[in-house]
Amino acid sequence: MAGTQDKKRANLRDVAKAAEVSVATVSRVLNAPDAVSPKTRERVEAAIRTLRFVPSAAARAINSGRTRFVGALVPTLDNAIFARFLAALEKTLGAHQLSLVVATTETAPGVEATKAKGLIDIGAEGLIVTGVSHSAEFYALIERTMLPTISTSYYDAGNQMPTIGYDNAAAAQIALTHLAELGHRRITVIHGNARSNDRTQARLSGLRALDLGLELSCFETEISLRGGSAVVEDIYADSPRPDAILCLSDVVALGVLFGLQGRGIAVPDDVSLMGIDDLPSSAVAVPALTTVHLPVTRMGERAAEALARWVAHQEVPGSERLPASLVKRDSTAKRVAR
Amino acid sequence: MAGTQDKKRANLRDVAKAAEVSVATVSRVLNAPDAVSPKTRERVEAAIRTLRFVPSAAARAINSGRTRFVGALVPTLDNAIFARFLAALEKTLGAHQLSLVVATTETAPGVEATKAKGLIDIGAEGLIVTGVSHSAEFYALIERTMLPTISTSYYDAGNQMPTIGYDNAAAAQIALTHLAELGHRRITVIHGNARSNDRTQARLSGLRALDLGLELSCFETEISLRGGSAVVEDIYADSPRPDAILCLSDVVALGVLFGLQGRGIAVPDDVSLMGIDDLPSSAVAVPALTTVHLPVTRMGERAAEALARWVAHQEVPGSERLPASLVKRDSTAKRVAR
DNA sequence: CAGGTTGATGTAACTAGTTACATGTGTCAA
DNA sequence: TTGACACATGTAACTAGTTACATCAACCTG
Repeated sequence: MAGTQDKKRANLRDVAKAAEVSVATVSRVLNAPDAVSPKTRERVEAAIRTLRFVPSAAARAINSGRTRFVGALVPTLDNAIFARFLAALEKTLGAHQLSLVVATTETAPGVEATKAKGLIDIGAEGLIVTGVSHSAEFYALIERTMLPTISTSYYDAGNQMPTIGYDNAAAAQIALTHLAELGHRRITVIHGNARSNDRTQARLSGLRALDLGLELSCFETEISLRGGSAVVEDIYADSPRPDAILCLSDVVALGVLFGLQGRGIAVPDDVSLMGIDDLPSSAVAVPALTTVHLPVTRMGERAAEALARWVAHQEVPGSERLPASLVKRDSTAKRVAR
Repeated sequence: MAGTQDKKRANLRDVAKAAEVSVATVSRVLNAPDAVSPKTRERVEAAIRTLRFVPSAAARAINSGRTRFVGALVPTLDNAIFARFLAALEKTLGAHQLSLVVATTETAPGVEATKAKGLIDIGAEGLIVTGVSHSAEFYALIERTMLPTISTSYYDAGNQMPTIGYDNAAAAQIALTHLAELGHRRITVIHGNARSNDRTQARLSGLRALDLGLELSCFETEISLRGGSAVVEDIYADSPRPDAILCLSDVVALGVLFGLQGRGIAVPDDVSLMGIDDLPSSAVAVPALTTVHLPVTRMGERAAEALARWVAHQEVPGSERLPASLVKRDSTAKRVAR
């Protein structure tokens, strides 16, 4: 049965003794089997099997200086956008023989530095973080350890660490412009907490910077289906009613869609609805959600590539801006006089 | 700037030399600061700062024998059910000072053993896997390395490794019984690929084992919103039409709901619809989906607890069965003669 | 003032691998 | 027969920490 050791784990020396060879030979059997004669190799392999020898990752790491894993800090796993990003990260890192340690920050400001410290303590060779605003402790930690760290989900060429992401302000503007072009004037914007979230902040200031003569009103809610569904009541408690609802993330938009359906409000006939993110659910919803596609899979791949090269060859990557684009589907329509 | 080393990383000896103390003293400053006199400590801390010394995780691990992380192998991150499970795992492991390395198996049979090997190679102290059917290579690997490993999502007391999960057959039966009690006779079952998925297999055999005089027909589709949405066409190409549709997972059920909405088929008036999982989206959908609650958050917590105790105190856990329960919502209703 | 205790620090031997270099053997050509 | 070379293997010194034990000074007690 697993977990029940006879004594303690066998090491290289034990194997060498059992096979009556030197430690170097055992090491060679492990790393360069061709350099060992077949009969010696067989003898060593037999000893490895009988002693249930498993090489120590720590001992290997101490010599190579490489632990072969990096860490990712994301706000949550409950939003599919991060799950998709991590899936792409994990896959691409795997191609570079790197594993991924996942840590969630739960949007609480203090925990990011703590979790980052934890990742460094266990030997992460690099870090992927979300956004560009972090605590002073976090920056001090990265500065002190000089750990390769890439910011994602936020493109900002002037940032002190490389950023691989999209222009959040521009993404929000794409959405708002689309709604304006459809003739909508009174637009309700639904967003998550902006204080703890620089992406939300950037999107909101993108909207404010755009002068299209629109009448914007903002509502804050939890970034979740439930949050989107619940905020509908607030929107319609308010008057006048909006021509269109713009959610700064797709989960919320889908929640709003459900909330509207529950009240018998038709999309897009009574109100246009759109999100930002382009989750798989958005394409399948009825009506299919118009949204702004954020290339999170691409972002995961690019961030993984860049970090892999950084930790392996000390090539510090530059920032990279990934394009966001309008995905016109069925939840937005031209405004008709009502 | 991070990543640009002057020479190479300073080590304990370098710090000791710079602070004119012994290596033991530096080690004490790191691990038991109170055992060092304030003025010596300060001198050492100054040296640590100027040399930008960061202790090597590998060297620490080689002594303690602990790497402080475990691995989790899940089929995918794209299904919220696994994302939620991992979130709970990560959180609870964190309370035990353990980090989580995530690897996805993409349901391909060969990759599980390969990824498990990778996790062991980098030093994972334990493993969390999904389901109880694994390749021979995988079992051989676990057997050989004696790595603490817990199976989840599938309760089976007779399994060779501890299982922490629910009774999949019983969960499916809860769903089918509910539909039967509502008077539905012709029931369409939607499931994912059963060959590569023992949970699906168990659920299907649970359904077959239940003799309620029902007329079951099965459709296989991809486990995703898209898969659920797409299969609706197949269901209604077939005649006769079903009284109820039972999806063996909630993502698929939500997809089917969208598919039905797209065809103008009313739930639950024209057809009852239910799923298994109880995702957050199911409670918010319109109509809210009747489903069978699977306690994945609880499962993550229990699995993390058990694995943490196993790796820290060699306490091999027993299997644990978590209860699945019916969540009656609005997508199922009594059958009326049509 | 001897003897015991406490506190701070150092020495060196551990942990478990990798690897540069040395050594020994066998084959082949001159 | 000897030198050259390849191939297999061993020795010991690395990697970077932790820690048992030794040492030494300062203080307190009888």
